[in-house]
Amino acid sequence: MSDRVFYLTTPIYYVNAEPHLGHAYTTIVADAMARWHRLAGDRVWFLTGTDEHGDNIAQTAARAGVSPQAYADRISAAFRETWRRLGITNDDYIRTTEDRHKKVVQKILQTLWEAGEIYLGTYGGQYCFGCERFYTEKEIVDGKCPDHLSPLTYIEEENYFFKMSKYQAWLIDEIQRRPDLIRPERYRNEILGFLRDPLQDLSISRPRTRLEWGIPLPFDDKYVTYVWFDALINYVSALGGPGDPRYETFWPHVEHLIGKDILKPHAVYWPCMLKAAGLPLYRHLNVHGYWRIGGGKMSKSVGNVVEALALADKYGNDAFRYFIMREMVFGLDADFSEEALVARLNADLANDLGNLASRASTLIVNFAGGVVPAGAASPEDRAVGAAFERAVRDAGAAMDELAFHRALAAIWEFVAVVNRYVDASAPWELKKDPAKQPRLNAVLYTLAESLRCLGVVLAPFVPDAAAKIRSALGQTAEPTLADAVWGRLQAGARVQKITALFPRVEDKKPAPAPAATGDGAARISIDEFQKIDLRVALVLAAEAVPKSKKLLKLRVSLGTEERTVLAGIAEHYAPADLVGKKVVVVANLAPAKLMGIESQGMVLAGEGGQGLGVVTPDRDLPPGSKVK
RNA sequence: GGCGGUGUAGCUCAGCGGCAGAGCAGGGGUCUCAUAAGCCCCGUGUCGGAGGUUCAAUUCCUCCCACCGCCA
Repeated sequence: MSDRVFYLTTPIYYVNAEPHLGHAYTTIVADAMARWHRLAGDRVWFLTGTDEHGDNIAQTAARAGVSPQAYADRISAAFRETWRRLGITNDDYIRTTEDRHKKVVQKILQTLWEAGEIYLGTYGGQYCFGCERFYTEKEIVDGKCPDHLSPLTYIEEENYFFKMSKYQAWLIDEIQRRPDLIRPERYRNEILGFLRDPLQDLSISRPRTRLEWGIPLPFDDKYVTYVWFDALINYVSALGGPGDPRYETFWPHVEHLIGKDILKPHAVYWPCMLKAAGLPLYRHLNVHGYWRIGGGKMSKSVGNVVEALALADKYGNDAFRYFIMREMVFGLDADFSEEALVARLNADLANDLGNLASRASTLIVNFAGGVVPAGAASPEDRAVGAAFERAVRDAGAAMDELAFHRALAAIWEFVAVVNRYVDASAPWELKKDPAKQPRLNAVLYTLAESLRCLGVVLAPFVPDAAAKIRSALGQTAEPTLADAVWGRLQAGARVQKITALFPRVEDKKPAPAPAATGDGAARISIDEFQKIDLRVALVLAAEAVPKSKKLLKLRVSLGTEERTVLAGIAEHYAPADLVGKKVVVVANLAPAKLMGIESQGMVLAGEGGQGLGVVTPDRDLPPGSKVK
């Protein structure tokens, strides 16, 4: 048992958008790290949550005709649900609208105010009364508001400022003294470059006459806290703040994980805030890059990042996790595509790992009655064990550097060793000669032990598959790295066949066949019925598909995501009749291309004497509601 | 405009002074325990371009081109 402590945070996600690939990447990587450290026996605390204050939320909520709190509640719940579906093992979920957060923010603000770290100053700038906000020089277009295209007014406003500038020298010194404080190095250099110019003090308030949706300053309730002084403090407030035992245990070991879009607040503002408040600086700021989708920037195309996340449902959490960790070099940008995901799934997960699990377990079941035999290890067998121990070492070293792609490559190096070992030792040949039974036993033991070890070391990365492997070997205890030692498996252990750990995804386009049921419909079990994920969907847009007599193309909302669905109802409904209607769709139907358009589901409709009618809920259910 | 990064096999990338590498894709072969999986074999690519330093440069230096990031 290690006495190491590990506190890991993701950013708290701003509730102005639905969860998408960018959020999922940070959170999945954090989850793998948390699982890895738990596996190593470390004391782990893994935090994620949502950031819920600010102009943006207040305005979006107003447009939607709901209170900011109701709006934040809805999106925050969507994030929480996404993490649940992805199997994220966070220990806590902080929301900036919770009392426990507000209290700590106000306490820290009060401390800084009393210490003279905050002062009332004047801010002047170009203000748009329509937008109710200031614009910076580079946002202004021809001296006008980029949104309203109306003239701006120069106004001055009193606000509170944090004396950040006085910490510039200290911060530069700190970053230089600790070369891996901000990593990878490219981001450290970026910040050092930024710090070559004088640092400004940070505006930390907004008058409540303009912005009500925030945490009031404890020393002047005519103002609320602005942006970063609220959001960044979540990392501390979630632990209960200074004095709380949880804070005292975990804060000194904090590791932040962020995307490069929020580098500056975390690399500049946050260290200065902590220093001023007399709190220790984080251990590392770990910065990752962007996913590019279809060659473009993901931030520009909100639709496809949400769709990218839907691939986790389509191909499974494990495949999705494996892909994003294997494909992206932490810190750099990477390309996301369904083709690349399928390529990884087929090559690494299905061919190499899944097939190995299947063949090794089948060999033990068929040749040894599913009971792991005892056998004297030959040099070849011991070489497999040595390869495993090397893989664990290499993976561990890679994890310490956040090189997830290398950690996985190291483990797959071992998978390749075992695949070669099966061929070289050819147990099906040994089986033919009774004199070779002892050798066969040793080979089957080696294979069983290889599977057991994989079931442990894969747990942080592909948790569901790892659990299936352990379960097939009767390993019921929580896996630990301490057990990832070659030779621990007892002879006599029972092994079951492991089938379809990762089924191959074949190239063939799924047939759009509507599977005519007719009157003689086959009887199905409740289990089979429950495989069908029926959901209430709100039709956002509808249009006729060109050159098609029957098809309408619908854009529907399932609450947390949007889909394009084709429906063969054009002869019975005009597109305009459908917009705003709630319908029922099959949400987990394999996508199919019809008339060159991919349909991501199917709208339920009944057909009878009067024609055809889509199925709609009798009461007003929110989009995404499960239909059972 | 300033600072920095990247540019290597069809694709993704490693190497960073001494005869160009890996994975994937592609081609050929082979076993039959296995998810038509596995295993074995097959790579002359102007190492973005042009100069320079060096006995020797993909690797160091300068300039140029392309893309990206940060700052203005």
